[in-house]
Amino acid sequence: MATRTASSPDTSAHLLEVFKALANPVRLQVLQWLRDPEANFPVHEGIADPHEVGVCVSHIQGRLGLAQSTVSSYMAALERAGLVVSTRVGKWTHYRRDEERIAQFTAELGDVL
Amino acid sequence: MATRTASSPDTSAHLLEVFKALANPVRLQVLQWLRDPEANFPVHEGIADPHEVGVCVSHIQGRLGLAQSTVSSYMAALERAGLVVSTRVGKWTHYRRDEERIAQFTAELGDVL
DNA sequence: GCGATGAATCGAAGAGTATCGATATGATAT
DNA sequence: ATATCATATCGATACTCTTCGATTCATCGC
Repeated sequence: MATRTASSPDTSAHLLEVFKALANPVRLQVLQWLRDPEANFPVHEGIADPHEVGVCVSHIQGRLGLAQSTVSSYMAALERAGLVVSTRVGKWTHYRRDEERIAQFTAELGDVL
Repeated sequence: MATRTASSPDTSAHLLEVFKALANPVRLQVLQWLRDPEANFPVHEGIADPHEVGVCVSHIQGRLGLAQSTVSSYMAALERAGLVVSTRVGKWTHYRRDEERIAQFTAELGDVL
């Protein structure tokens, strides 16, 4: 008999943080865009390797059409939830998805849902 | 080359509604409890088949220790998100997980995350 | 060091959510 | 029809979230 046990407090806290981050249409949209950066954003030439650092936040902001401060706090929320990683290269901050953490979230979700 | 396309508006709306429903610790807890009703709730004898209708909301409320109205609105949110189904048997309302819709959510999530 | 640029942080206002108690609605027994 | 019980809905309050513009912090070029 396989009794299903409740998830640990850490797991639930992580799940909650991710749910909260994604329970906003804009942040969900950004994470989707970041699945295919080349298709959704211009390449930021000569600044950094896009495969390594991802997309410049100014491009994300441009595409969203929201205030710079809003986009900054949104990306911070995604990063706090472990869904993206930020890399600063000079004045430029880039964000890419953290596929490992996303896979971890998916695994945790399978244990809980 | 497999280009990843954006999800449809209906899919995103559904995902959002689920994220919002689960972005609350109490509702997440209830959904986890409902994975294994027998382990988490007393059987409501002679009212209905628990495998068919699930758990009586009064038991959910008793275990949560929240106001009746709060629990009622929470279960409504879970149902609106398609995660549970309610069945009224006389005066008693029962909730069970909607495993099909949950599986659909998981599939959609895999397409989007 | 200064000025310009990029991004994080702050503060504020309006909208949304969590939660309660009160009330309305629905079901049942008499 | 009436009283009781179960639950949905309503209204209110406190808290959180969304979003903006202003400000501060970090980086760069001169």
